[in-house]
Amino acid sequence: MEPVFIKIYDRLLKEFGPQGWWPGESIFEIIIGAILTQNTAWGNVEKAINNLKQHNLLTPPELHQISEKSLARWIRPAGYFNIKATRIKNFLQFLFSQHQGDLLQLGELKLSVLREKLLTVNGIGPETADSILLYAFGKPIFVVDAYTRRIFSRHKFISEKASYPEIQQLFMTNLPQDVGLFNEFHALIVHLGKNFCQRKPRCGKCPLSARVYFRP
DNA sequence: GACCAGGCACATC
DNA sequence: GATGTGCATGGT
Repeated sequence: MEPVFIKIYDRLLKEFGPQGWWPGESIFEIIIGAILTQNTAWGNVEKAINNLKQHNLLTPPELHQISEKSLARWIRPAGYFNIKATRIKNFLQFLFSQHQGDLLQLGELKLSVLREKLLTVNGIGPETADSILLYAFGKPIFVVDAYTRRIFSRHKFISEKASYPEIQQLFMTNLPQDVGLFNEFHALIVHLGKNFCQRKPRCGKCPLSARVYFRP
């Protein structure tokens, strides 16, 4: 177990503080947010979720009820609204046909089983599945996103085109299997990515810019 | 106006 | 298995 991963985590936590993720109040809201935020700025996702909330649509039965077309209208601000409406509908179809629309029942499944099931839904890929597992259901899995790849490849821990499972394994074998830590670490990585490690990096004030964390 | 954002599926080679 | 493309709004 490489202690450098814990050191980076500690450094980020000290610098930015707890992030309080996921920004959602229910299991269902987190799942919908996870789909809506695919390649999309979170601010736009919030607008879409607020639309659903204000019309009391943010529950499995309500969203299952309405047409895909009207769902697409409500989530318009989140972008890719047609494809995302289809994806949300795909998830609901799965939830109701296989689990009676019961999210708590779904959450009782074992991590590996639930992950495989989520990945069968068209529109739920590895990152969305892992976000749902970790943040909606509290399962110990590490979420890899574009920021994770960018930050840790710039710091020479991985190659720019390392695969998702490769990166995930790197973190999971070098960290304690702790839901709280996985939760906070990913959130801190996103915060770091948004503020310092964009495509045009602002490395000057990045708390990791001191090379002490770099691999030789 | 260009560039970017907390991916994914699908086509093609 | 690797690479390219469509999906779309809203902020900088």
